[in-house]
Amino acid sequence: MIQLSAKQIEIQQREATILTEARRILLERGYFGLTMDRVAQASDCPKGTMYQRFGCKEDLVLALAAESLERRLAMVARSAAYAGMSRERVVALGEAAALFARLQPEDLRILHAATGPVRENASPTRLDALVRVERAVVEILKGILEDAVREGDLPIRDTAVLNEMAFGIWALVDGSYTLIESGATRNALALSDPISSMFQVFNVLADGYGWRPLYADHDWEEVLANVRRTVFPEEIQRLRTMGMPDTQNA
Amino acid sequence: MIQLSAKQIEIQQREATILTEARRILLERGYFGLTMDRVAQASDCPKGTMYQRFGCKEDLVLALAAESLERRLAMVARSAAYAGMSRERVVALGEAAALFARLQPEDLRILHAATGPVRENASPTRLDALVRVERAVVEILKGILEDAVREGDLPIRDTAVLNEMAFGIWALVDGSYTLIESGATRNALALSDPISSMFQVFNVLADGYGWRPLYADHDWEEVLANVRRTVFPEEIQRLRTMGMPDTQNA
DNA sequence: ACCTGAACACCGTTCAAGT
DNA sequence: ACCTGAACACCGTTCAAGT
Repeated sequence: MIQLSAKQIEIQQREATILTEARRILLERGYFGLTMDRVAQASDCPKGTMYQRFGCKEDLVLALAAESLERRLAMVARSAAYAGMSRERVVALGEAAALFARLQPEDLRILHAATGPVRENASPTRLDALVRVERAVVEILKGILEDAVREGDLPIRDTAVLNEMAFGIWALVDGSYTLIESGATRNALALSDPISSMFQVFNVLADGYGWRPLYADHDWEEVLANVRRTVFPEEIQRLRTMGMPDTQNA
Repeated sequence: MIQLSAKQIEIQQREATILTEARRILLERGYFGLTMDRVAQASDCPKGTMYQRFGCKEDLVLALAAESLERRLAMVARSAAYAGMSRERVVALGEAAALFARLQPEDLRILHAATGPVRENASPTRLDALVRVERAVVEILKGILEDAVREGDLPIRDTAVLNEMAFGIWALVDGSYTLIESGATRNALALSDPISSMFQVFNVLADGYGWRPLYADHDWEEVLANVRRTVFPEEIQRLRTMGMPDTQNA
């Protein structure tokens, strides 16, 4: 760690306060209820000073999204440490994303707010920072796919096809969350548990690519239980405390 | 057709002008360059009158998106008429979406603009109108899946699983377009042709569900050529005129 | 040189005045 | 009763004045 001057620490604390307050306001009053004035007042920061850190409203929202994405990345990274076969590890990764969605719905809302034309007005630097975190998640996924090939469980030789597969999985997950967020799963389709549906579709896809062990040849319920016990005991506890069911998936 | 009074026609024409101008401004100057003032002036419509038709800026944008989506629906609906096996028809549907993306990139941009927090401020009525068109596209997809089961080409009995499959395909397509739009396919992954990647992933998924004829058992290039010749001759011609390659996919 | 909040520009929305 | 555009409220952004 680099030693920071008292002033630098104060600046950093001020930035943290701005982000905390902005997050609260965004969640309480929605995107259109989030105003720079309100944030400035709530975080006791002069507007001029705020604009030194966040060049525009959109930059502020993207910074919030980067924080949320960072939290998701942290959970996904933890899941990658699960000791098991490659396809088991991808189940762990999926469970990380699912737990994130259930434990941190507010973060999902923040991520949604940083979507669409909002990005048009953001500074390239901010946008890049956000994209970099997004990429980190995909890198972990790609790492698992590469491991799968190396360990002889995934019969794909061509790197291009492997990239394609990573793209497909990512698109499936991203699209699923978008459809869930938009309420399409409740309206157009009649899905009781879309997250679990997403897992099912993923399993068909993984089987299609011949990723061993195949869905029918393995006790995935047990894998999931193991992942939960060893990687996410705290999160599962929190889920129970919140009075939410902890079954589903697999 | 119901007979419209001269006044009603005038109102409808005025609305059409507003939408045309709004579309032009949105495409030329981006979401933040689109202002109600500019639209009013360009379409020679008093602001007060404009607000009678479109309650807020977001309603206007959603109306534009509904138009774009309607155009996509029209192409998809045409594809559904392709006479062939169910899995051939879904290829036709996919080609409709792909042609739309290539011939109407501006419509894709409009659809993107109607995404994210923008929807927060829209009126429920407008939002509902948009969602209804979205649903119509999925209904066509679901129809093909049901045909596939009925014709004995898709071994799925459970309606819930069929819904799941429709959800998976929709999520895959939606997610793919989102990732392409965000530039993630160029940055995080190195895909030369994401749309074709999406098709490949779809084929693996369809194979995974045992949808016959399987990918390896059929000449899909020929099916695609047929679809283009019989359903989209004009569009292919336009693609050639624009000097774009017309291969890919399958 | 850095900070700041009052002032500015602009934009979405409304409503009082007009027909 | 309907139309309208001037006026309003508000919000993002800046910069002149202050320290």
